Amino acid sequence: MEDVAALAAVSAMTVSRALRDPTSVNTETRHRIEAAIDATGYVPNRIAGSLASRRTNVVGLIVPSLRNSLFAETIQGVSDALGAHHPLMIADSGYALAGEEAAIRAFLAQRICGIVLHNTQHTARSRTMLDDAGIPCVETGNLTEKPLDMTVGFSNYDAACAMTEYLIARGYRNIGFVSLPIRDNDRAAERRAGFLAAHQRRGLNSAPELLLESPPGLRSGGRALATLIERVPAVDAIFLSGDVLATGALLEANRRGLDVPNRIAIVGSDDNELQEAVSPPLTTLRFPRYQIGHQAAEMLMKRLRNPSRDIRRLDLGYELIERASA
Amino acid sequence: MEDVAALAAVSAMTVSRALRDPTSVNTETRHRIEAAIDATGYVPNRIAGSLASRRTNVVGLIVPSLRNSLFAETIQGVSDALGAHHPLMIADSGYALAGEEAAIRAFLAQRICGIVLHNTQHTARSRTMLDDAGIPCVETGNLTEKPLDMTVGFSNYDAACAMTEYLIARGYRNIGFVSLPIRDNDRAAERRAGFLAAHQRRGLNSAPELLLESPPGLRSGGRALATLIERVPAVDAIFLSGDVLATGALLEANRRGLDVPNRIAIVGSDDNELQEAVSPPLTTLRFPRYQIGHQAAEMLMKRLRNPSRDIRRLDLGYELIERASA
DNA sequence: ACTAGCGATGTTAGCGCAAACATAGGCGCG
DNA sequence: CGCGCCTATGTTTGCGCTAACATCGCTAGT
Repeated sequence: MEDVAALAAVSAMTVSRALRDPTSVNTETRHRIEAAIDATGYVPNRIAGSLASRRTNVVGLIVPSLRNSLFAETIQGVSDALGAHHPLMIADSGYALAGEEAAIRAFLAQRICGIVLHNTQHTARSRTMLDDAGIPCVETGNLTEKPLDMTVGFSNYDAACAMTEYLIARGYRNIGFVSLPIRDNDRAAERRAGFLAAHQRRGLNSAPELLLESPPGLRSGGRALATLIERVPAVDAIFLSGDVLATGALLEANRRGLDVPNRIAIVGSDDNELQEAVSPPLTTLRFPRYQIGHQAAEMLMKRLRNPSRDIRRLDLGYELIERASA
Repeated sequence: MEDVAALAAVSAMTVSRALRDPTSVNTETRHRIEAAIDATGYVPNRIAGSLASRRTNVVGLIVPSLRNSLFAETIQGVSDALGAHHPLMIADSGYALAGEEAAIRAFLAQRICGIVLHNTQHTARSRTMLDDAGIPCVETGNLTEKPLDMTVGFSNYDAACAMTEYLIARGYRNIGFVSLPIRDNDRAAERRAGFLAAHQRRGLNSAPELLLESPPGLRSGGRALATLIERVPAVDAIFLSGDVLATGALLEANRRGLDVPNRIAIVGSDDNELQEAVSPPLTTLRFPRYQIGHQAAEMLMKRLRNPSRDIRRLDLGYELIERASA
């Protein structure tokens, strides 16, 4: 920066100012500085700047897994909203609270200015660290009642409840429910709770053997269908609430020659092009994953500009997409 | 850190050392320091550490898009290999060289210690900046002959050539080729070049109207099939070399009642569970995307430990998966 | 004309750590 | 027994920038 300053015949301070707030220096001076920056190929050192100003523009994001295309949508939303001014650090928790804690610790050491979490469950230490850090935090995976700070998204409970009631209303009575493993996964837990609540609300019982946890994946969905049919032959509908499980189940049903939806209805969540393209097209839940990421980043940046705690909870809802599979 | 040092009755320097290299301090002292850290809830400031040592552990990664599950595999590979010691900054170029340049500039301002690029095309300024920065760089999207620094992956050219020759060997003569838009996408360009080279090698011509560029997506693949059949009714095979295009084309063929592979063969790339699950299962290319990310990060870290330029180019190859669609 | 006030720039100090060098005590060895 | 050497720790300095304050014309109001 000294070189640039010398070349532009100003002090380093003026260069620093021109970089941070171009309107704060004389137009002509600014042009000289810009020319000098170009000539020297100077790249500002944000590390030094951050240390001096005691803040960074870096935002941290922790998702359960980086491979999962669901989270990819949210990541893209966050990245787009942040723009070039806020670099993004990403880590995955590996679906484990301990993994999340490690990532939070690493992020805080980097003095991130804000954080987005896909979880609403955290270790006690995670909570303490975030609290002590005093940085804005947005939880996005599930619209929780008591967020650490802010939350944006949809209620997995409500969504699962709505889909279950839809099935009940259409006359299905032996409904299987398949979710991803519930351990350390509040979203899956909430969905199962919603599924059970819908039964209770309608005065129905859901047999425990109709509840299943299944790892992610297309084949896994097929196996889940097989398991449920074997376990409860009378099962007349299955709600597979994660990833591509429903598509896998539908393909398996087709392979077995089971009439969907007359022998067995299949419904899913996380709508995508594929669920519409298969035959029959899947009735499913659609979540605004990209928007959730986008809004999460917006809320973070708004808070950084103005520390007043205005919006704390933003419900972006869900849609129930009716197609032919139920 | 002063607080921790006071509590442990040592100097700040000893605390700093205990954090960076626990073996360099007395075991008992270390335990006192660890206890003091626990008691105070001290979180080291890596920003200050980076400024003082003039290096960070942060690795930068730029992919064309964050939503795309192909890149997600690579991202996970990079993240897993880096581990907790190397935070990861991610940006997307939006499939544009200018976007990549902006991301590189932002990363360099953050003084990243190494960078992974999914591109092998770059703006002149990008090259200059990376060169001046003097940090290790791994290009992963396409195994290029002249990497900026290091490269790992597979040859899109070879892979596309192999698949095309496979089709030719099986007697197909009017082969359509569909790729993602080629502008600013060297991977797609290389694949088309490989497709054409295979024809030339066998002394065949490929009609220009059999070449198509198509945006990503399942529906887009379906439209590509429709376009090619309308344009060249004699088309007897289509090689769709991107994303889920091939699956989309197969579903569209099924909808139209076209016999695959007898009326028309369909082959793809980037194998996934779905391509195996559809009917008929797709013949396709499989790329080691996770391994590419993993190795890229490994190469970066190896270089950081030992600046000798050993491995510059690592070919992880590809597989041609024969199934029933051709 | 005098001064308050403002825009543009400069000066000083320090952010929280780590590199480099300094120091102190213990040990073996001729 | 004195020397060198090694281990464990401390002191000094500065990384490259920015916050806070200082300075210096210049304009406008009375």
